[in-house]
Amino acid sequence: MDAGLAIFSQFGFRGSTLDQVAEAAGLSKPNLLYYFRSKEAIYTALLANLLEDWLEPLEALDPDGDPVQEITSYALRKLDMSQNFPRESRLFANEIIQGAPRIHEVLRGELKDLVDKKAKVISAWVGQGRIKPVDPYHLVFTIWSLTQHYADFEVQVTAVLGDIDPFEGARHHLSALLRGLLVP
Amino acid sequence: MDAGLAIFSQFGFRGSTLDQVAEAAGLSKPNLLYYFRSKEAIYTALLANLLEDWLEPLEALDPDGDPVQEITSYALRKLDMSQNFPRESRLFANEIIQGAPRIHEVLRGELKDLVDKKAKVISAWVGQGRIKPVDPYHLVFTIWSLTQHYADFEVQVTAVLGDIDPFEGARHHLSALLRGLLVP
Amino acid sequence: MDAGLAIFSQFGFRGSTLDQVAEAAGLSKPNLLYYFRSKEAIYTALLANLLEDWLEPLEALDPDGDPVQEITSYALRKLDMSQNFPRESRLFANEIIQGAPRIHEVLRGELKDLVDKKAKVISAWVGQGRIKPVDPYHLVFTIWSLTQHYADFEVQVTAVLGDIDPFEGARHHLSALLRGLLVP
Amino acid sequence: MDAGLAIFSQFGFRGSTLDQVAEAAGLSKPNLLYYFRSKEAIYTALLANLLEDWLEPLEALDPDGDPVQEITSYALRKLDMSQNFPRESRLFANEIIQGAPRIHEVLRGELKDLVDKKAKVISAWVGQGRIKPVDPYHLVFTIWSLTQHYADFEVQVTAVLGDIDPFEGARHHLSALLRGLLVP
DNA sequence: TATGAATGAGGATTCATTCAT
DNA sequence: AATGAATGAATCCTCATTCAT
Repeated sequence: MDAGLAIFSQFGFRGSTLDQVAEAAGLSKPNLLYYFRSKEAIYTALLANLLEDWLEPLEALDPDGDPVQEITSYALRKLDMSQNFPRESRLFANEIIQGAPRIHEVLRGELKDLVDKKAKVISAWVGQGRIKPVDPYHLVFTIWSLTQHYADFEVQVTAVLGDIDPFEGARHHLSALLRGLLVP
Repeated sequence: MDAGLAIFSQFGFRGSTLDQVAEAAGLSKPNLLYYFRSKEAIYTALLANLLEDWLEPLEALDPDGDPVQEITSYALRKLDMSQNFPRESRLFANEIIQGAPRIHEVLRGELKDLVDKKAKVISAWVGQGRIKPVDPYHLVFTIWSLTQHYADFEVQVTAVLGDIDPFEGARHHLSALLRGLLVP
Repeated sequence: MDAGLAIFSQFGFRGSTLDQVAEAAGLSKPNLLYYFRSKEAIYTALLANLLEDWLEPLEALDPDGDPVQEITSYALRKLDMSQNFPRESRLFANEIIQGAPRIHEVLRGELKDLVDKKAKVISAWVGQGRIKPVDPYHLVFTIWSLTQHYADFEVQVTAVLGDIDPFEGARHHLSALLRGLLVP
Repeated sequence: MDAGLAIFSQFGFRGSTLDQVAEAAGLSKPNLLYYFRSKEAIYTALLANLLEDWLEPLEALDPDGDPVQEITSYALRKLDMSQNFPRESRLFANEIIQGAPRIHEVLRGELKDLVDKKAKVISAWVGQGRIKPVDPYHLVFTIWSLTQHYADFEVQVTAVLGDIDPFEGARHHLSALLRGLLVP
């Protein structure tokens, strides 16, 4: 799985070969296929495996917590994940950019349901005047896009920033951004 | 070129086949290769062609304009490009996620130089107190990531939003976000 | 024709492309094919054109001349041809090494007839005691192989001799060889 | 290797196809490429493999033996090789006629060194008056060209001689030739 | 559980030749 | 007489998958 993640996240599904994965896994190709039925099977196993972890932070957004605190914590957790699990982020990014042929269902099912649920929470907070008026969906997109950017577009970020570690600054920036956007 | 853009932006370089491109272009495969030396040549021609257009909006950021106005205009122009040229956006996204093997130089050269230049402009505005203290680099990343998100992760956005057009809301959200972040 | 000779003699029939020939001829590919029906046509035209010149020296061997003188002159003329027309020599060599698919008939017809005729002349000289006993066929092969060697295997000859011109020495050597073989 | 030799020696590198080699080897094309990385790899493996065997007879020329005897033995061994390994001979011939792009280095290195060494031996014999004055390099070329002629130009030899086996006569002829050239 | 060997289905590219003008 | 454009038929090579052991 780790080998598959390493390869697939870098080259995408079509760009990766079983030879690469087997090599990275320290297995022979046939032996790799002894554990997984097919190339596709490795890939979908990876996606499925990761999905839960990937959605967990949003799941954890607590309706009973402090709104700004909750949203900021969620965003910072996503940023941490970009920092610590960039390969996972890129694996999803690759999949989704190419039309998400394998997880379209999940997006329209579980993901949509989860976002809808949390959007209601955020809308409620807005209604209670606890945060400024904000479209909850676009707020979520903002958090997703910005946090994942540091993982998915790492080469570009590094090209622009040089040796400076982006995550320290990103954390401050993200907090400020959310404060400006949310704090009434 | 248009056929190449359509295919490469959807499947990435490795995931695309000349058959697909030729089919989309209404040409036979050898005839396609009569105009372009190789698959790689089509792809790099596309990238080179697009790069200028892609950087132009940031280039246009005017040091002598109104700071919030300038930055917001820039962001909205990028958002328009995501709306009107999503394939171009995805082409770059694909390339960069996979490590930008073909445009790494450009990123570290022209792109970095341009961003550095505009970062100075933004920092000056901050120094003059015309906008709130903000890290110019992370501000740029925010604009890039958020605007491109609507093109690059279109399937996901659509899966979550259903039939609602995302761009109308995105424009308002983006403006509000920048206002909260920048207006002193 | 000259362009065809240049290319085909270097790369053989299969190894040469019409592009190369057209380029060498300063013509466009379709225009080349306006003059010659096909790649094959260029090649066979070349072979046919050259064959006569190639056999002429042996034809000229005079039954009424001085045996040693005649044979030596023949050999030296062949050597001159290797020196002055190495491409022609290599064209035939390529063709024959690969089984002479296009001139097999000529070899078994005209060439064999010519050699048979001249073999009789040489045998007659042997019978008259004017030269030492020698198998006329193998004598002819000796002259062919040795003279053509300097053209066909030019790279090897040059690799071994360096900058020294091989032909001067070859002429002396060939004369001596024939003297030793023929002079009673 | 045997299949490769059969095909490449007949059609040259460019004229041979992997299909032919695979067919001759009783393998599928991909399976052939499982054993050899590429077409080129098969070809160069063949050349490398053969080179040593090909130079060995000259290596064996003994400075302490009887000059005429040594040279004649060498020539007859080369002739035997032409008889028994004509495909090997044609493989080299094809390569060298086309400019030896793959073994140029070897020709200018090992081959030249070996010939230089043996040329000195022959020159010494000449200096001692044990054989007639003869250019050692051209003597070597004579032996190479004549012996290989029977393999490389086999179609032509056969076309001229018909059913007669050439090698029996060639041996006598070659011995006589060397006697006339060398015996003082 | 493990792997050397094998292969069918592509996939990029080349090339002789043809077509339209 | 000339050529830009087009293409079918190779041709080399890759790769996911299977087979035999």
